[in-house]
Amino acid sequence: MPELPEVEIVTRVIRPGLRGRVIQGAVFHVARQVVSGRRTQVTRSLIGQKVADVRRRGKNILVNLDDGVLVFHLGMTGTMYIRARQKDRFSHERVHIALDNGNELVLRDPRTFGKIMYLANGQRSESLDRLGWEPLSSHVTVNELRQKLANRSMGIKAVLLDQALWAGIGNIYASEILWEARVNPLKPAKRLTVDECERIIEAVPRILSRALKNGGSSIRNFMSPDGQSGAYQKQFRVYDRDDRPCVRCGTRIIRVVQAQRSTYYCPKCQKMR
DNA sequence: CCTAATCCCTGTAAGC
DNA sequence: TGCTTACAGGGATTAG
Repeated sequence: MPELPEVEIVTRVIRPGLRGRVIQGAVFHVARQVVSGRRTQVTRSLIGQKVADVRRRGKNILVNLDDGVLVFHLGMTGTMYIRARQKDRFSHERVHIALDNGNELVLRDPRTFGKIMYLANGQRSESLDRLGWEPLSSHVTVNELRQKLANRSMGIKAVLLDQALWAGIGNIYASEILWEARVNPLKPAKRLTVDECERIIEAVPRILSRALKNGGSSIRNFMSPDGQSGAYQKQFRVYDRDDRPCVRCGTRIIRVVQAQRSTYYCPKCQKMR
């Protein structure tokens, strides 16, 4: 679920409820999800701090505090919401952060692949430092892209999943972007032509901003802690559409496994050339 | 530096 | 219907 558009939506939804609030308590139910040290230590650091702002970097949600930043990564199944503090919990709630206005911030994450990290001011994180371009705000030139792809022999789709290139692209949108750009996902990244690179540079923000716009229309359902069902209207061009006709040319979409992940593409629109 | 494989965990859908 | 299996949108780690 959570690639850049979904993470951006979560960020926007929780931001107004967090800004200016003071943290009164924090409970991390699954120890291994906290990657920056001991849970008790993180909780101690958080209590009393005021939230300055909430931002997104790649697929990470950054809660900026007076003395540091609390980072959430939603993994495969995570989502976050704010609600009035309550005793009874929905299932799969892994983090509760009590706020000074009676509300609480919740991380719900059935599969527990999400991660939480606290960085004191000045502290660096390798995983954050490694992140690449922001798809919606960086202006990338063909030369910059070609340079980054120069010694990558993997198929371009697998390379798009590398967060050090563009940060925030995941498995779904990687396929969608390459369909939009008419580039074969299996083509070795270093063999891409200038034209193909240009088309990818255009497709990345176009696909992600469109997804964001559409995802935004189903925020309420998307955010609901209990009901993901049927909320997220799919309008993918290729993802999960194997054996169905390409909306551009009618050819059957095919699915292949690439780097242990599903890849979908139109064999006619996205020729290797 | 790069690549491929494995693992973390649980819910859901498909298959028998 | 009920049990079993395959698979899922992320990414860190390990071995080569």
